[in-house]
Amino acid sequence: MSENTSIDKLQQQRQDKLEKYRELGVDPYGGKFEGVESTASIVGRFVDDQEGQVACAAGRIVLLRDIGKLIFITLRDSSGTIQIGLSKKLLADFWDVVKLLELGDIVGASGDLARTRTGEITIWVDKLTMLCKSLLQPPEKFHGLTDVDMRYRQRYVDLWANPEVMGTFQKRSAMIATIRRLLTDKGFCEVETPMMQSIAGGAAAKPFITHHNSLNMDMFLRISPELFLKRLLVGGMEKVFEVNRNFRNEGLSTRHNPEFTMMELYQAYADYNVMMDITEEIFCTLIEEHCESNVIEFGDLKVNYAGPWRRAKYGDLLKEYAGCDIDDIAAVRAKAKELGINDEGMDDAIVINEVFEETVEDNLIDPTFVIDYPAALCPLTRRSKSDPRYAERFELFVARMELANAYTELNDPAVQEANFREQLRGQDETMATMDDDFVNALKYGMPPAGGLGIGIDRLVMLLTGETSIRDVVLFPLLKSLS
RNA sequence: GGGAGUGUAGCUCAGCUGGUAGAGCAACGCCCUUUUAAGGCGUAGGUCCUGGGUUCGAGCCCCAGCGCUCCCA
Repeated sequence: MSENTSIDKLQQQRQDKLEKYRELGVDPYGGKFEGVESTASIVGRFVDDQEGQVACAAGRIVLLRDIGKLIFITLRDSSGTIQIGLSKKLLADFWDVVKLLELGDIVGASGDLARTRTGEITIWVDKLTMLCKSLLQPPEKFHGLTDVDMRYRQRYVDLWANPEVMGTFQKRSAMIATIRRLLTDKGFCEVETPMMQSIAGGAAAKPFITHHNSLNMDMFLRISPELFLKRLLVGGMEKVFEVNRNFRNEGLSTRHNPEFTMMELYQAYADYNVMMDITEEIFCTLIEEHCESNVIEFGDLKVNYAGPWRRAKYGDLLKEYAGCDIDDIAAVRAKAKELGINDEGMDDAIVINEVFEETVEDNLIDPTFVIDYPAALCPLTRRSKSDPRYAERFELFVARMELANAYTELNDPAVQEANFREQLRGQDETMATMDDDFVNALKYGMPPAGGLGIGIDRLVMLLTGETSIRDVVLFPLLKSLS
């Protein structure tokens, strides 16, 4: 980094203060500090006009008002803020130390609780503990840190400089906890399956490649846990789920981060209808526990989550929005041309899907289960018994985004093997590997099952109203600075 | 990959038609015992993203590059 004299100056002043603490016999980096109560809890339990209330808080100094012999400090922890009052009268012996405090430092404070003249609940500190000297200037106190790139690169600043950011990630954590609890209560077993795989299967996406040195073997970061979770069905686990990262080697956007969190679950003896019920139950529980209303704004959209959600056939939606019959391939191809899609050499199913994406998806605002996909689009899905041209699959769309994907799992090894071969045709060689072991597992016998995947990042986006995935991922992928 | 926007003090931002670089916050010094983005007086702080070009003169205009944001593929 290039030398900048003003940075050096501001940092040097703070460094000098740190030395000053040491001269005064105070450890500027503190240590164990017991008895801390969250600021939210302190503020919540305060009772007016009652003597003898005491409190102990710890946090970062985010505002400081020095009135001379009296200093008011706003202390922030992960739950909120509280004001502490430091008076020379109470802290006479310590006043030299107190006067050194500045924005960004982390302190512990205990003392009597009381309101000030202006009504602010305040800890009148009789014991102040230096916990950590901050050597860098915090961002501007009123606007916070607004430079988007810097917010992501220095999330450790963003989280306290912009308290709503802390709130979003606390919500994310709580929502995932709710999902775990709900599924565990239903008898699902949480498992972890390989993130490093020698065959990247279970989805159609480009994988990241890495290398194992001592085995001298290239490996893939997984694009999906699906094939391993289904092996567990074969193994006899009837209800399993996993919440973990998938990695897809594709571009970045406000809806895509190359590593993203997926919840996948599999339930033996169920089908995609059961998966729809579970999906709706998960959403409704989350909204009930973590949201104020079941109508939630997302950008300029208002999404109504009140159930029951619409379950619409793929072909019916195509008819509704594209105006053509899914079985009339000539009409679909005509529509494709009208939309400017170059359909030459494209398989029928791909053309149909292109038209679907162009015409239907933008209309799916309120939660909609799109069901019964053309079978050719779904190599891992069981065909519909009543009409084998279609697969028992649904995708959930909310606010024009694909949120969940589920199907009645295919458990016929012969069909699976044939589908794999079909899928491998025309793919580039990095991915064109047959998962023989998975077919082998199916030959032992996998119970009929329903499977479901929900994109957790997008779910959190929707339920917190954040329209960029980077605002719900703590450390989104960024270009390196060098 | 294409389009639009953007890059100025530690942070948030102004900067006119091209004429010596500005404010608020933060910092530093002084005053202040009930403040609320505390207040008052004073001081200091700049590779105007980078590299070329036009010009007597460029933060501003032109070209190229880099970073970031948004939209599209």
